[in-house]
Amino acid sequence: MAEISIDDVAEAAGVHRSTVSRAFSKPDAVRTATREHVLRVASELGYSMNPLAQALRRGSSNLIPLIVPDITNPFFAELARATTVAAEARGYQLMLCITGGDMGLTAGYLTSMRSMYSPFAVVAPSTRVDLEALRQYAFQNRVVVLDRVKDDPSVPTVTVDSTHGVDLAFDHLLGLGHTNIAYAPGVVGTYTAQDRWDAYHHAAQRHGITPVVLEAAPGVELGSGIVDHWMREPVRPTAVIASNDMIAFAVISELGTRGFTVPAHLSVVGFDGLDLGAHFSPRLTSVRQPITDLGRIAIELGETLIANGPPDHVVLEPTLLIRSSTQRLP
Amino acid sequence: MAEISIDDVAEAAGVHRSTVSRAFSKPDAVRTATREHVLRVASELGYSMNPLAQALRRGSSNLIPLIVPDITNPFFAELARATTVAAEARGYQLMLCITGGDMGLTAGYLTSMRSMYSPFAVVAPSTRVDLEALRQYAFQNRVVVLDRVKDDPSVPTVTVDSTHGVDLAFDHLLGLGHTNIAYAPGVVGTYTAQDRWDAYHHAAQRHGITPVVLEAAPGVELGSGIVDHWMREPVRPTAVIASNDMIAFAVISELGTRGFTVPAHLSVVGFDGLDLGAHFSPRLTSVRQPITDLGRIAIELGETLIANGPPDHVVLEPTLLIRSSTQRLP
DNA sequence: AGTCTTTTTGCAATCGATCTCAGTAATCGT
DNA sequence: ACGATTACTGAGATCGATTGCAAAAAGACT
Repeated sequence: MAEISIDDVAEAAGVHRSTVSRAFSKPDAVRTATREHVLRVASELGYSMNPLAQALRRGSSNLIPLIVPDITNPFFAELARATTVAAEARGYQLMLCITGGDMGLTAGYLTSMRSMYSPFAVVAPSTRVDLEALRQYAFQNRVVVLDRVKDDPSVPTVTVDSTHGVDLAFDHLLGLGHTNIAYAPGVVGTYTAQDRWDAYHHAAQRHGITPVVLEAAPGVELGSGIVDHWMREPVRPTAVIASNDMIAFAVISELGTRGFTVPAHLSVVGFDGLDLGAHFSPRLTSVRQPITDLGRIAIELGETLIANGPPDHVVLEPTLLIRSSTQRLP
Repeated sequence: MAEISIDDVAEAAGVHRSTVSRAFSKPDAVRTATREHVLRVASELGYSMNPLAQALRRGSSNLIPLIVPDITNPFFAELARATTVAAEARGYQLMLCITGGDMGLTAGYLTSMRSMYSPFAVVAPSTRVDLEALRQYAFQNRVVVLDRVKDDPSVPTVTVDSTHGVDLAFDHLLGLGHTNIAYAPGVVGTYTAQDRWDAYHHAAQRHGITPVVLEAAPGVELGSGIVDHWMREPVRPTAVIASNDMIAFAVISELGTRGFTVPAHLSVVGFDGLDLGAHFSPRLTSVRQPITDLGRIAIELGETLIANGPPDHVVLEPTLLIRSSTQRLP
């Protein structure tokens, strides 16, 4: 079953292959009657254009790399889903690139995208090193980043307003009577992580609360490190804002193994609003990032990029998802 | 910055482009001295072959589709990671295809893989409908499936021994003194799901235990449906084996909101052994599937497939991951 | 050194589209 | 109905590689 090519269709329709090409790629450069005839013959033959040949000739493909550090992190998984959906709606095919946080790999993917004629790439960076290095590869004008890139307005970005997110969490906890509210950072390194950290300090200061940052000792597993730190506090915080949902999960899990209960002993607010949180125990209260929008807008920014539009910097607003991991202070 | 092509390298090295091609693609069809010279010139120019042009001419690319129903399901995420790593180690580039369980989409991806000249595809099906339909598309000889395909030995498969897995869970619970052991099926539809279900009944029968299948009423959310069912049992099971980790999570979460504690009120064993389970609350005891091996072997089977090797059917053995969601019956 | 193999290398067609340029057909105005 | 425009269509080069075949170079052998 030999593949049918454009020439087969041309022959069957009694026209030249360039006409077939036009019938598909630039419909109004061909007479309506001809177009319909060609398209009908084509569909009878079950023909569809070969994207590779197209890309080679056009110098532009529909393959767009999605570069994430770790797909098993549910945040990136949800992001991948959202981006895939948005990409497909526009005729792109996503290529999943997992870097494991390795900058060399990221660079490798970025260079290989040239040979794939990718119109642009979407990068969800794991560390700021990645970000700074992006410009090294002269792709800054072909990359959409899901984090802000310091001082480089030339690369389009989509981010979520961390400050607002943290405020949301604060207000919620404050409203519940908490006044000793700690912050549990995860792996730092991205601007996003830094933003949340800063936002926590500002919010604490604004509300006259002494900031308590529950960092894990180096080398020890995040969850237990954070809980260690919490237990050592002279006056234990009654609530904690985690820098992301995975940290919140780890903390709650660790508290459980040590005999503490959430939210009875500690109210926990996550940050991400993963679907998974709805099936955690307890159901996780969290600052919800509009992940679907993140993905969609990333693709849209990519499109304006290839249309030589200006590099935009979209900031999305988070919302608060109140579930069961926080409670009123008795 | 025009891309450098094979002709540029050829000119710079003073040879014909066919020699450059051979230097890269069939190293021993060219004299050693020539090859080294060409390769050196190429690397000085920062040249690398264009995979698209290559694919077009060879009629075979390095793009392999990984078709999963839902990447936000951590099982598929871990699978995607494993498969990506294995694929890349062999020079393939994975394309992530998310079907959302839609058979039409699956078929679409499968047909589009032809035009991408994919050597083979890896499919993690969501329902058995998918499986049966695979052969419709005449790709059965180019697809590796992560589930068995009934009565069709012509498509290579990798699976995990469900029976053994369920036995492991049973033995563990039995050893803990449980005798009223229920089963919580998830969404059924795959052969794997069916296998686990059957395995549960066999194991129950073998140990003289009355099987209790905690199905959710149609239309109600899985977690709460299962717990509803459990609460209605005249004599409540003291342990439950979930058909996968996500179900286990949902059940535990739901139990929590109703005031029950795991493992105090109910011992729960999951099935998958996700990394996430280690950070659940309580840490989830689970039958661990060797996901890394699943991914690797899928790629290997694909390779033997394109080498016209026989379609293999690999069955992997699960192990038991004992954490904290099960406890001895008082 | 001369002839015969065996390697190496070059030539040119080819994979499946796109696109510019030129030629042909259709449309318009009078 | 005829020439001038404008709209379609066809020819053929091209994108960046691969490959069968033929020519040239290198070795082998007498």
